[in-house]
Amino acid sequence: MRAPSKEDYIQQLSIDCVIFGYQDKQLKVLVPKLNFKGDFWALPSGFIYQNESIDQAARRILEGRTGIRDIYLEQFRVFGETGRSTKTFLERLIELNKDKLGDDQFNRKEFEWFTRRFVSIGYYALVDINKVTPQQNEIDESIGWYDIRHLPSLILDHHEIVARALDTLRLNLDEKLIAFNLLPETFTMKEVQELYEAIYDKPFARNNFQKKILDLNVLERLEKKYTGAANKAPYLYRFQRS
Amino acid sequence: MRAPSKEDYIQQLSIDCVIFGYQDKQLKVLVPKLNFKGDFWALPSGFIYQNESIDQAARRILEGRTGIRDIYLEQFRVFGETGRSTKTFLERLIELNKDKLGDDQFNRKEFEWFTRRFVSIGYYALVDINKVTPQQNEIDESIGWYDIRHLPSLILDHHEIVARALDTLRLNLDEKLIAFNLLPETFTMKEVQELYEAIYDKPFARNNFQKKILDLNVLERLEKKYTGAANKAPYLYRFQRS
DNA sequence: ACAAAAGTGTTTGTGTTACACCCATGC
DNA sequence: GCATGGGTGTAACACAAACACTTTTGT
Repeated sequence: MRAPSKEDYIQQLSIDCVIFGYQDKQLKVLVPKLNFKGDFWALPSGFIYQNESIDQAARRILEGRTGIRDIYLEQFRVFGETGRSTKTFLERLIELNKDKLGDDQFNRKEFEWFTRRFVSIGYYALVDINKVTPQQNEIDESIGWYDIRHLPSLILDHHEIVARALDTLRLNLDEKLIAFNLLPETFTMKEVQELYEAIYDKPFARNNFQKKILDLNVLERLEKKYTGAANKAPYLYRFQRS
Repeated sequence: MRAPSKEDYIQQLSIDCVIFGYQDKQLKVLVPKLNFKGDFWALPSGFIYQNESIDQAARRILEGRTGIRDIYLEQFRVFGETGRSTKTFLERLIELNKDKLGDDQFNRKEFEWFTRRFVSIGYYALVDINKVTPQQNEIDESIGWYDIRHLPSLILDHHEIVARALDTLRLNLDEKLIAFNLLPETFTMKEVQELYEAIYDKPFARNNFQKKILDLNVLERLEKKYTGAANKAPYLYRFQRS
């Protein structure tokens, strides 16, 4: 991997992404695992080119990890504590991976670039999990979806970043009508409800929930969905953008 | 003025502050005017030292402009478009101020530092306007409070920054109970209402407003305020923190 | 007594919560 | 027929908006 230089990127400024997906009644986050000894997980992140806006940078990073464009995303907070330097973390990582990262292989300049203090802009994204093919990059061992209630141990302040992203998602969910970005093209009312229950981690009353969602007047009712189950077939709905 | 160097500050990252005050039934913003020909107004701003958090930087900048500590403040958005380089602006400023900024006086290195693209973190602050003594710095011609509805012509995207700050203020006002940061120690209910009306730029019904505010259970009722006017004297209130 | 503005109470409307019931489906 | 889950209706409640009235103050 080439060392980022100051010619390419804005220095000491990064973007961290909390990519939300929904599957099996669970709200999930896309998290790569670093290809080093020590079990390090880190949110998808990247830097900002000199000639791109921060939103463009976020979209580029997201496309690189999900394979899709046109993702709903929003910046939600800047993380700028002095303590969030990667130095301690990187030193531990190097300590545990001496074989791979001998002084000759991991050059000094690169180390300095990475270990400076970083201010990070938090973005969250909502994707249809079925459309995403998680892409691991050169320094990943793997990448996968994790239930937000059972995340692996993330580096630095990434747990706080996820928590803040979830707070913002909850605040914006009704206001901005963005939940449907997490669902496939068509869905039943029960699926919407289960999504809401996963996001807020609490149950909703079935009939009142249906009324509330339908009163938004953003759903188009389609044909019924016959599942073969011994009960009334639910309607399918589609989100009406306009 | 000394040129900021990369040893001191994080490069290409700045903080812009929207400092709100309230007086004469008007929501006001503290804005300095640059001491150059051409009538340039710019929001109070600054950079982030390597060893301070972004919140600390914002507090330092705010204290420098208002003379007070312990200010309510909150980051609300990052402005990171590529087009927001100060280069065009600075070139025009230099063109208009050749006498002051000859090539020898305005050194090249300083110019380059300032004219790189900047990503800026927006903070808004709420202050008791009576406690503030606006401080102009070396490059200001003046500094003053302007009615938010009649701001002078601000540089770059600073008008958008103000608009976004106001949006966030409106959203957070009830949620976080922060309006009282704009008022003096004691105040009447009418003053609270007029403040709300200034912020939302719309009238509220007197009795319902009073009920709503009192139901928050955050105000302590004090003695009456006799103004000498030929009408019932209003009560004074104080905000209860706890 | 009166005008002006503050304080408080009552009614109306709206939207949310809770409860109840009916309908379609496959065994 | 019956269990299961989906759809809909209504009553109860809480909250906000609209309306009305009373009280205090200085002239």
